Amino acid sequence: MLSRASKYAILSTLFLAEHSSETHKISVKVIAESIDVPNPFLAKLFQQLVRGKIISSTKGPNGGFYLTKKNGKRTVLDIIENIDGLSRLNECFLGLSECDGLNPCPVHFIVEPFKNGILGKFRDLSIMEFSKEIIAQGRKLTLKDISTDFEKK
Amino acid sequence: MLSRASKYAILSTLFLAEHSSETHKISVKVIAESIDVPNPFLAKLFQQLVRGKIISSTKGPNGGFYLTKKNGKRTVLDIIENIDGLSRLNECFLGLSECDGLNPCPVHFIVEPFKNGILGKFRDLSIMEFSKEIIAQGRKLTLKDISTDFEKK
DNA sequence: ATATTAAAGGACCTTTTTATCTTTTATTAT
DNA sequence: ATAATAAAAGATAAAAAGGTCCTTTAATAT
Ligand code: FES
Ligand code: FES
Repeated sequence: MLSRASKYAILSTLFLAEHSSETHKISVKVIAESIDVPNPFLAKLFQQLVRGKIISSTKGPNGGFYLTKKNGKRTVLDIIENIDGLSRLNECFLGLSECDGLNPCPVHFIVEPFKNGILGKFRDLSIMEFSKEIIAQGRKLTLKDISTDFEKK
Repeated sequence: MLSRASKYAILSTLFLAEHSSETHKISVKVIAESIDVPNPFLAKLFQQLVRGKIISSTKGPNGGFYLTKKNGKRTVLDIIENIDGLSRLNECFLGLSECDGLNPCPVHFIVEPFKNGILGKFRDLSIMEFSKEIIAQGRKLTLKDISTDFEKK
C-alpha cells in the first residue's frame, strides 16, 4: 500500500519532529542509524522532502535537517503525496481498476472504513500533533528489531 | 499489501469457481482475457496453484483449469499463502519490524481491526462460498476498466 | 497410431523499486 | 581566506517484481 520509501520518509520526519529544531539540526547519518534505514537512500528522500517544503535543511558544519514551525504544520498525507503520490492509497485491495461503491470487490466494505480512518488521521493531524501523540504514548518508531535490544541488555 | 500476483490469482480462482467445472475446463487464455491479466504471467501463477492443490488442470484437447469440489473448499487465504506467503498480510502499515500491541505504530489500532476483518473473511469462507456471495451480489470481478464497456455500448 | 491441443517447465527479459557512490555546492568555525 | 562539514546533485548498481518466450509433456479426438 505504501512504498518503503514513504514509510522511511514518514518515520524520519516524525523523528525530526521529536528530536530536531531550528537550533538543533540533525544529519542524515544520525537519523538513518536511529531508525535503521539505509543512509544514502534516506538522503535522497530527504532531498525530495526539502524540495516539497515538508522538512528543512542547511549545509555545512552544524547543518542538517530540521522542522520549522511551518514544516510542523504539514501532514503525513503531504509526505505520502510527495513520495508516492496519492493514488496508491486509493487502490482496490484486490486490484480492481476502480475502488468505489459502484462495482465493489468482495472486501470493499471492509477496506473502505479502514481507508477512511487512515486517511482521516493522515490528513487531519499535523506532523507536530502526530508526533506529540507518539511522544505521549511513549512509542519508539524505529525499524530496528527491538528484540535485539532486549538481547543486548 | 498483496502482490499483483496474488490479486491475479484470487480473481482468476474466483472466476474458475463461477465458470468452470470438472466437465467444463477453461484455458488460461480465456481467463486471462476475461479478467484482463497478462496471459503467460497467469499461466505461471496457475502452475503454482495447481502444485498447491488449490486449482486443478488437465492437458490436451478440452483440457484447461477447473475446480474440483475439494478445491472449492480451500480458502482465499490459501491462495495468498501459496503465492505471497502469509507474512505480507501481517506487516506493519508503517514498516515497523513487528506489528503488534507491544510497540504499536501510530496507526496500529486502525490497522488491526481491518486486518482481522480481512483475515477472517479470507480464512473462514471457502472459495466456493466466497464465489456464491459474489454471484448473489451480481459483481463483475475483472481488471478491465469498466468505463470502456460503457463507451463501447 | 497420429495429429492436435493445452498445460508444465525452464530460461530469459523488462520495469520498478531500493540502494549506493562520487562529485559539487553551500555554510560556518577558525 | 581556509579548512572542515554536511547537504545537493547526478550517475550507477543491485534486487525484486512483473512479464514473455520457447520447448517438452500429457491428454484426447480422429
Ligand atoms: S473495490 Fe476493492 S477495495 Fe474497494
Ligand atoms: S504496528 Fe504498525 S500497523 Fe501494527
